[in-house]
Amino acid sequence: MGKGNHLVEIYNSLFKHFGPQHWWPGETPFEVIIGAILTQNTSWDNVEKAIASLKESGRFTPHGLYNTQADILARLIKSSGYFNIKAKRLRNFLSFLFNEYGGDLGRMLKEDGLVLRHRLLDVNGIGPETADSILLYAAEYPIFVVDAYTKRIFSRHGYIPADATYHQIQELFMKSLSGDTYLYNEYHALIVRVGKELCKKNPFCSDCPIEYDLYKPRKNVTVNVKCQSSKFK
DNA sequence: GACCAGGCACATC
DNA sequence: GATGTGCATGGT
Repeated sequence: MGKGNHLVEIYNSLFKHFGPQHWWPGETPFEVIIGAILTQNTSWDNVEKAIASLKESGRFTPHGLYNTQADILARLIKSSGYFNIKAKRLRNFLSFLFNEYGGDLGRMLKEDGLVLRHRLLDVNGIGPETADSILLYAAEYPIFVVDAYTKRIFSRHGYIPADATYHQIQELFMKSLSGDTYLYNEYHALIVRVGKELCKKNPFCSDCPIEYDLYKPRKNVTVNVKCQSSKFK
């Protein structure tokens, strides 16, 4: 990027269109982390139901969930889908939290950001997006979260190649933007918003806030870019 | 009934 | 290293 900096311009357009998103949609760092694991390839609506069910069970604390058997946990999070594997993933995270930080979330979140990232990636069931969501939205460490919407929307608009890796996309955004927690927070939230809401209502984005590029700027070119269907990667 | 949703690990070539 | 597949619910 560099000249003109399209990623900044797009952020400004999205922010102007949608306003601040006040993310993550969770009340505490603990809720952010649980939600980040449960929302893997799953709609947030289904995750909310699972979190409500965990809260109702009276076990929605690090200790509470740590002491809950996998099969019980699976039943509680049923609505979030993949419940057996996600129950294990939650338990893997909780074991990590108790083994490495004595179950103290505050201690874990004070860990150096990049050190914590590496350690989270060693937990089976936590990949780059989940780790980065935890860092950005629970630890407030300035790192850009890349998700399916980011890749789909920005590749279809021509800003990144279709086969770009997580790391390549993250690097592009972080090189183009100042390393600011608030900016990374809002940007990711706005991408989810435009992907979920606007592209769904109007898949061919003639009025999309994101300008079409295809690696070099083309002004006054009308292009229809279908953003929603995942059939077109 | 098909398609989709804020991934990830693992098998196989 | 690239590609394919299982995991599963609930909404449209």
